[in-house]
Amino acid sequence: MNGRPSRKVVTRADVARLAGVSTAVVSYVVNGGPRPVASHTANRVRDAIDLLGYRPNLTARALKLGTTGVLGLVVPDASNPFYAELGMEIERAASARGVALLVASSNSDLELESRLIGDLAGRQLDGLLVSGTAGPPVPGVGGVPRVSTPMVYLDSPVPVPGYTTITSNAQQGATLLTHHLQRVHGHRSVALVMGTHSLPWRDGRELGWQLAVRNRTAPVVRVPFTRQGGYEGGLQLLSGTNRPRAVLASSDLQAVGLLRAAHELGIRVPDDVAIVAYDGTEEAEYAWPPLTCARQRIRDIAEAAVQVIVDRAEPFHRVFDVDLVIRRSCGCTPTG
Amino acid sequence: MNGRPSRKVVTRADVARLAGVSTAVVSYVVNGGPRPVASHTANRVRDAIDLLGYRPNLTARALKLGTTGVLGLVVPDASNPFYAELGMEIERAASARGVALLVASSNSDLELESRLIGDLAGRQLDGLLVSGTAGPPVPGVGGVPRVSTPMVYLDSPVPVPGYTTITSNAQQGATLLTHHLQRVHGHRSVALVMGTHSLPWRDGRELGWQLAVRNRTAPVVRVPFTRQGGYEGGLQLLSGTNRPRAVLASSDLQAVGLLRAAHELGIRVPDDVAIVAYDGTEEAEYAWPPLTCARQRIRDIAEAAVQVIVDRAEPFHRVFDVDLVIRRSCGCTPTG
DNA sequence: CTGTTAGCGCTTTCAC
DNA sequence: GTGAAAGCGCTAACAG
Repeated sequence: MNGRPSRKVVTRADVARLAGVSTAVVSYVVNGGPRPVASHTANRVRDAIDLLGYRPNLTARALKLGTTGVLGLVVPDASNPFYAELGMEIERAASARGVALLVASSNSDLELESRLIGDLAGRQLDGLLVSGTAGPPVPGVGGVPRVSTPMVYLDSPVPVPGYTTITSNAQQGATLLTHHLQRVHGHRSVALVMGTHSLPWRDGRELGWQLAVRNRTAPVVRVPFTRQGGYEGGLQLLSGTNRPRAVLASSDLQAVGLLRAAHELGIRVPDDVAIVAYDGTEEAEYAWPPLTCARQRIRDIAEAAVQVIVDRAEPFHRVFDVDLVIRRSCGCTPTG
Repeated sequence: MNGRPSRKVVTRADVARLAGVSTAVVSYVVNGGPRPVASHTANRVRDAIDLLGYRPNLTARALKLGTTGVLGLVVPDASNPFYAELGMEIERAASARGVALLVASSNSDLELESRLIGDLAGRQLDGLLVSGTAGPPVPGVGGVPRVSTPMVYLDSPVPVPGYTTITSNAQQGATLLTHHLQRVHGHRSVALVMGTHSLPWRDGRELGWQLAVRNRTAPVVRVPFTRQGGYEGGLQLLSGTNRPRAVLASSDLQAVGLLRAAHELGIRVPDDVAIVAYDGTEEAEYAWPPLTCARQRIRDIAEAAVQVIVDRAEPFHRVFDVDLVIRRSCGCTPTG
């Protein structure tokens, strides 16, 4: 009395026997090839399949074919709404092509990340999409196991030879946001709440912001990419004596924390401080006030990542522009 | 020049050859059994493995063993923060036991849900955890394919013979929340923003609320389980002439939408309306004002679900209590 | 302690 | 149009 098979599982041989054909023929009808089958024979086979409730064993198929129809996704934090949305779009894109998605969280832990890559590679996945915690984990470099699975790096602004790299134009986004604050709302100084990480390059968001603020001095606070991080950064930034009148958060999550800090301190947004954020998840739309942000084209990224694996395309490097979406947290009053 | 294998992939036979042993011995050292191996032989084998960069083919292993070490999770909407958190906890629990997690979204579509169950079952997963869109999709019933994979139903308040069913005590949660509004804050009437779905039973949240409000009349509005749904429900509920002074939302997402509606209408929370919600995701904690809610024990649920599969335990039915977490949206002023 | 080997369920070449 | 059979990489009897 449990959920496991009562009668033993039916195999292709059972179907063949019942239909009075060879196992090869069953294969031909299941896969629609590679050899033709007389239609009445095919019907007998289909009847047998239905009758027995036969389902092909994809493991065996994968062993034979050397391809599993499964993609792996490794992200630093699957509960982060940005990665949740990304994961969902990837799953959608994969599913549309008949491939399944296996997910794993590295918890921003480099060692775990390496271990996951090794583990997943052993599962003969058709490809691995990874958003590395400290840049692209290249096989054979720095403790990352040598694996031969095709990989695509989801957050690498720099190309990696032999691999596909996809990223959003973070610098453009930060510049767009900062310029909006400066030119539309006349802010002279724009503070930055920046995430902490250990990327081997200058974060595009920071760069974009820096380019926009030029050499005007402006406060920067560095906190984790979490709501709590943003909250603490916000407390720090907003409770000082000369508090900024505008701030750019490097992620939605941080902006949400920032907003909470402002509210608790009785600081009005956008009247007292304008806040804008990079990412553009749905959560930002429903924050109060709704956040003006630079939105990543998540669906396009997902689509491109899945496609390069499924179509076995040549590796490429692609950076997607982001879209400025104006809401109220910057001081604008969009209609609707 | 691409990410795929340049030198062909190394198999157990290569290792055996290099180490000068049989393939069986390689198996013994890789798996630590079932037969003992002389330590110097084992070392030779390990050296060969390292040298060649050998990784066991888990597909072949799965075919032989009849077990893949992969769990499947199907949820209605993977980008819903509740399911995102649940997925993450399930992945954590699974990962701790060396099993991987495959995810799929049914988009609340019954037909797709059935298809996914069939597809995933064909992949020989060790188990399937499903949060059904319209109750537990029992194999062989109502278009759900007959599969023999063990399943656990993640949102079934009713037991299903032969399967494990796990759920949160939604009724208790709703009652707790409603009583809090009534007894602590003295609200005579508590409105309900209820999600729309097609469960074959009375939703526990609605039931718990109903029990608590007794036969006092109170407005109910039914909208989708989304931020937008909550927003629209909120507009409807709060812009009328005699607007409720207290409302219970059946999910965090809806409460967040509700909050936005209140803010837009210039209605103060909790001064003008108290709002409480069922779910307890992190997003609720960072809403403004922070939402008082009934929190599901997501980690316990995840742990239990994974364990019953991995340990091949007998099916059971288990309902987890929820925890009342008091924040400010109800009118309380918790310290800290 | 180590080696030989059958076979997991499937695909596909090759023969008929 | 159909069937026989090899073999994907691995495990675990069983034999030495």
